Amino acid sequence: MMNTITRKEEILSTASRLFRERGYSAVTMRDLAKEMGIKAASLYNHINSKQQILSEIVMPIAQQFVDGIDAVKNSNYRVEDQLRQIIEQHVRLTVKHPNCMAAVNNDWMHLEGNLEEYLKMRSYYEAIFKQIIEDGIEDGSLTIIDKEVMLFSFLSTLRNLYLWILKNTQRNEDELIFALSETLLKGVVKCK
Amino acid sequence: MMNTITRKEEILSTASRLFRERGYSAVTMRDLAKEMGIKAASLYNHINSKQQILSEIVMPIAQQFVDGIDAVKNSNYRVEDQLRQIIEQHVRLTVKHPNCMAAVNNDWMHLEGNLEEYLKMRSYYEAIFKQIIEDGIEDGSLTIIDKEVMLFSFLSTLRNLYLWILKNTQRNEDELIFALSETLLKGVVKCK
DNA sequence: AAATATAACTAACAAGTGTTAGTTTTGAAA
DNA sequence: TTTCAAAACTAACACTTGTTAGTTATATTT
Repeated sequence: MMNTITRKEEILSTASRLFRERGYSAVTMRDLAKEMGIKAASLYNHINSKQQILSEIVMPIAQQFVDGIDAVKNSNYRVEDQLRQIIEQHVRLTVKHPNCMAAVNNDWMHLEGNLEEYLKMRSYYEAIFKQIIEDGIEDGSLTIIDKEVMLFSFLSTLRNLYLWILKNTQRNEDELIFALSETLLKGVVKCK
Repeated sequence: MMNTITRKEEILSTASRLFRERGYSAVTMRDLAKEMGIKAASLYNHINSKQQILSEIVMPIAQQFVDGIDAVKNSNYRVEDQLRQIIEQHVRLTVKHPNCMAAVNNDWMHLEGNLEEYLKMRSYYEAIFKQIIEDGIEDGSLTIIDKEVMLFSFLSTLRNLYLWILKNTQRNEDELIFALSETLLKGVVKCK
């Protein structure tokens, strides 16, 4: 059971960082190669195309989010705790792959072969999320002004998490999950 | 007092839409020209460089945000209403310039001559926002788990607003301001 | 009708793009 | 020590990039 990092994984990791810093289109194969201390042509011993790099960064993460929200939806927790679990899943995946998350959020439009599949997963994720919110409205545990706005606000915060993670490396993961849950679920002004 | 749209304004408007769809680096001057029904070289009768287009899209909006939050901070409203005003400002500016907002959020790193100035404005905006939150903690009107997380959550939602605006063109501006304020300030779960 | 400013055009540049072909280096297995 | 696959290299390709120079068309003003 070797745990060695392959050269291809190094490429994906370096690429995801550069993609986050400059965006997919602004990163050239020569930039990526220079960052790794080799020539651009050498990259092609490990990968087939620039496109493939993006796909291999974005698609596995997208899949993990879909699997994760399925697990949450199929659990028997109450809605409030399902929402906490969604938040937790976002934090954990983002801490693990902050640069990849940037690509998932900002560079998905440059997917070519996998664009349709990606968009389907994204829609699916949002639909399940919305169902959970509707469950909470039905059982009375959520008191919401506008469920679309709630979904939008949650997703906006969670999708931006990679920025937080990169600025606040020292913070504790569980503390962040707790603080985010409280902030998103309970708001910030004093209850009357 | 003519209200005619100049050719340059058309270029900025078309460019901001393409920048939103594909990102600054993925839009070529030939793309932009084709979208306007002219040749790339003709663009240079109206603008000096691709860089300048980005600057003229991003910088005026950034300035409006700085001016706006200064006005809020210098008003005598209570903190809760200052927060509502910040939300209102974001909604109104984003409804007016949704495509530009995308560039402000996603393409600022491709600013060259104005990058430093932009980053200064961004930091300034966040600092004033943070001060308002601290005012609210001091006078007891905010009960917050983590003020940094609150700031992050608010800004994430507000900076993503352009996506909402583009998907929900029919919705009423004031209704959105109200729903967003309630969601962000009061949270979503029933108060105990 | 002549003159002028605006804004389009064609053609080209130098540099940069992803990628391929063919070759050499490297380092471990035989 | 020889063998051999992995992974680096050089050199080049066909194409695209932002931009410039010089020219023509289009209106508006004189």
